[in-house]
Amino acid sequence: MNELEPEHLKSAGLKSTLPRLKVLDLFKNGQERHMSAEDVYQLLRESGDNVGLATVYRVLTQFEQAGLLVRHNFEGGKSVFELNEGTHHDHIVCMQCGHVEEFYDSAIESRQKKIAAELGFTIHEHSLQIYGDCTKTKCPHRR
Amino acid sequence: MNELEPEHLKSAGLKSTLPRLKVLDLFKNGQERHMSAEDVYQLLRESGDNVGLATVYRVLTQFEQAGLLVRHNFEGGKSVFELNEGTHHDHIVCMQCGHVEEFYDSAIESRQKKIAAELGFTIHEHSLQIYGDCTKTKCPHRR
DNA sequence: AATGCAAATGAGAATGATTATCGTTCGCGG
DNA sequence: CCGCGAACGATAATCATTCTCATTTGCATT
Repeated sequence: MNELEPEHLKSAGLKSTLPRLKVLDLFKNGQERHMSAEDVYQLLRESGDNVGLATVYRVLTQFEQAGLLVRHNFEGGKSVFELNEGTHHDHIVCMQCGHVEEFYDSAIESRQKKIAAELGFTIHEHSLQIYGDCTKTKCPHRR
Repeated sequence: MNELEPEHLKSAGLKSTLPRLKVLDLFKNGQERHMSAEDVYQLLRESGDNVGLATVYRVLTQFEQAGLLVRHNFEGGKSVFELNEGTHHDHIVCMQCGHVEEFYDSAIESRQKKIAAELGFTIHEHSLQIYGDCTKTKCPHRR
């Protein structure tokens, strides 16, 4: 169990409050890498911390804007967040069990840049997800 | 103004009803290629057709399952549909004006297949969007 | 062309995710 | 230790979408 790190919040221009530290700690030291607002809310609740759902949503959005987290809009309507570790990557999601794997492919990245340029766009960000079924042997995850 | 085409519905196993014909006509002969359920609802309403919003949602989903339309989940929480013309492509969306352009890149497609295989996934579908700003000269679209 | 029935529709309620409101509490500089 | 504005928690509100159910319609049959 590592200690909390208020300096990360400070440097992001956010004052160091209990809910923010707890959410950040969940992402840094928790077992789940990809979590929705509801996931975070439940996990905090289970560990005895009484944090409001509205606060969870606020904090996640602030962290995203501060660059601490990255938001993903997978299918299913809910946003999923993960720690921003500087290394961009895309996702492949199992439609059976919800398991998520990350990947990065420089060929895809460079093609995207080229395409955007050809079409006269200044690229801001992109979103690439592959949806499929992971092989039965590794599939038994939760949904 | 082309005539409606009930045989498309027949062959899709859907009986030919007024709402379905109107929605299909909007996609085939309308000016917008990419439309949300709300867009379709408003456009039908403006042209004097009284179609319920629930019906629009139902019909869009049925058309998607029948393979007549393709659904896209762009950022912003709402689904957008377009006519399925057999040619797969991805999208680049202007964050300023909402303008959408389509593109297809075989290099990206093949890389995706390879990645899925390496990670042990059977690929079902994928979703790739690039978000950016289109150059000011072409930007003046509606949002 | 009249009849019957299951499928489809439309209006509005219900749902799920997310955001806004507002009175109370907390972090932190003085 | 005080005070103030930022942050919080509970809850109401909003948005997109789905569900419910009474009514209407497509269409095959007399």
